[in-house]
Amino acid sequence: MSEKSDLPQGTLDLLILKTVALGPVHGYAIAQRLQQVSCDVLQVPQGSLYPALHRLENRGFLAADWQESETGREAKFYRLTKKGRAQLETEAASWERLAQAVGLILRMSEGE
Amino acid sequence: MSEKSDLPQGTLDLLILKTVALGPVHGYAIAQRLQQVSCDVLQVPQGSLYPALHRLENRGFLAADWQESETGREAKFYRLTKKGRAQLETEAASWERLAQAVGLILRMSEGE
DNA sequence: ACTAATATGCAGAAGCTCGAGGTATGCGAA
DNA sequence: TTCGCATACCTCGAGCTTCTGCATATTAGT
Repeated sequence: MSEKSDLPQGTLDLLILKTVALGPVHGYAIAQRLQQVSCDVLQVPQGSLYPALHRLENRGFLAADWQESETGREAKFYRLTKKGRAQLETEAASWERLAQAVGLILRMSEGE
Repeated sequence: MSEKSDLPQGTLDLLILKTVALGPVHGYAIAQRLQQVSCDVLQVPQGSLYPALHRLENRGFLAADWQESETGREAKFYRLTKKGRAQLETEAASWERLAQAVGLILRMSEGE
């Protein structure tokens, strides 16, 4: 049985922002990218991905336009806005702090 | 403005399980403990804490009984069940994988 | 009396997941 | 060649879980 972890709320936004930050991509490619780079640890179902993209677009973190993809099909390419770049930094910092705190707790023993 | 990060969904369970694993405690103390150990990064409001505790108890990961706390008041002391200990290990491993994957992505650059 | 410690419950919002539906392109088979 | 299926790509809606805030209650210590 595959050990796929559900994404904790909020984490997906961060991952998407980061992926888009590397260059314009369409939604479908984002999911593949994440799955590939994470060695299959992160699996993003479409039902999670697209709502997240629309959310981020509504909030002004992403902008999108239709272009032709590598395969000839029309696809919605997303890119980061200025606001999105700021948001990415905020969320990345937030994640770092959180990860560090949780790490601390997990390694905590009866000592303290 | 305080930089407190909301806990991503699911993370709270893990933190609670870990805290309880170190010895029986009551709910109120768990929140304090987490806040203190994490240098105020993690703040657990009561509205998040108690539902989580009940959840974990219903699922058989925690067991509870009333005892007198240090201050003389009655308090519900939680301890880990066998099932809870297994769950803790599962979730801890899950977190490690997730944290590593996200870390990877955050450090990803145009190179790949 | 007032505050701190400790617990419960509910209402609301946000996010994740599933599943169903829709279009276009390309490829293999009849 | 033409049918059909697979793949790439997007949208929407319902349902569930979880987080959070706020209100409420009890007992202990000052």
